[in-house]
Amino acid sequence: MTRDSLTHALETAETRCHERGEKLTPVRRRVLELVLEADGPVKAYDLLEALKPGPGSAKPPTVYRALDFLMSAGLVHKVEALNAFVGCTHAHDDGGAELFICSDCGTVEERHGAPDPVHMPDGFVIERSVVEHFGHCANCKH
Amino acid sequence: MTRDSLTHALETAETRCHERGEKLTPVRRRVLELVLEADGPVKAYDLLEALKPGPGSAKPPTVYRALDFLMSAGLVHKVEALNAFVGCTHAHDDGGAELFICSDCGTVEERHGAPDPVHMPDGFVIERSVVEHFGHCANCKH
DNA sequence: TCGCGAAGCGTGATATTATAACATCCTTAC
DNA sequence: GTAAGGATGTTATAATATCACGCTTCGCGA
Repeated sequence: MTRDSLTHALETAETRCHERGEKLTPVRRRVLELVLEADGPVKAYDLLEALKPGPGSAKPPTVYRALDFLMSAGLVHKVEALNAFVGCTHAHDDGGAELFICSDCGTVEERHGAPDPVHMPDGFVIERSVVEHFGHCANCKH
Repeated sequence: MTRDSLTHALETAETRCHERGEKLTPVRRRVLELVLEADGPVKAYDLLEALKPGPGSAKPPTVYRALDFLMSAGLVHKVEALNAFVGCTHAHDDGGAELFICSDCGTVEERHGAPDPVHMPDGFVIERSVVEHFGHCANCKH
């Protein structure tokens, strides 16, 4: 992610939070920045390390709280199968995103909206879908 | 799961392992049994507890190794978003299964085969898909 | 039969991921 | 001003998962 698009993404995020009546505080903003800067999924404890260069502050709850907030705002997604997090540049309030994760280079492509279930049980009502495809991207294909 | 269908599932599992040139050892069999008996996703450490009534044995690696084996044999699936495991009564070698998890009663319905991605990135080749739908089943709908 | 190698498992330690519980500070509404 | 709520700091611990090593067992070819 380029410097420019990072700046832009942060501005968008700021706006988004305002619209929701919430605040993108410095900690939250910093965490979002770190997630967006990464070129792939980021682990919570790596974020923790990255936050630490100020002494004292930055314990696990700091990071997890920020991540929870960012997820609820749709600015970050959790990759459940990796216990890791990716930044989200599309704005979307609904729960669904489809992730394509390259096992070679680690990059993640996000597509908005989960695919329709093929064989949904009768009467089932979906609230939230986790859809993660692992494989090889065009660059890494072999 | 009824007693009969449990027995039957274990027999099927046995056969399946044989076909693959692998062994359903007592530990593996016991873990599978525990997973199948449960009416919903089971946590690894709950299995550990359940295995313990023999003194000494049953440390985490025991359970995780058994689960890894059972997953590779397609007999158990991991629910990534819950860090939990469900038994699989369909036989299937491919990686894909679609899970419908009721957030109220905890039951899991499995459907064979992942849905086609809606907007796959150009050139991406999928190896394994994680598809988990959370919501409310017909019984718990409100 | 013997010895070898691979698979399975036991065991202790530890790594990794996540949350609980409570204290403090700051803003905002009244 | 002050009380209430939100955000954060801080300590501790819970929950999930793996590493590393050694022992046993089993199948197999010499």
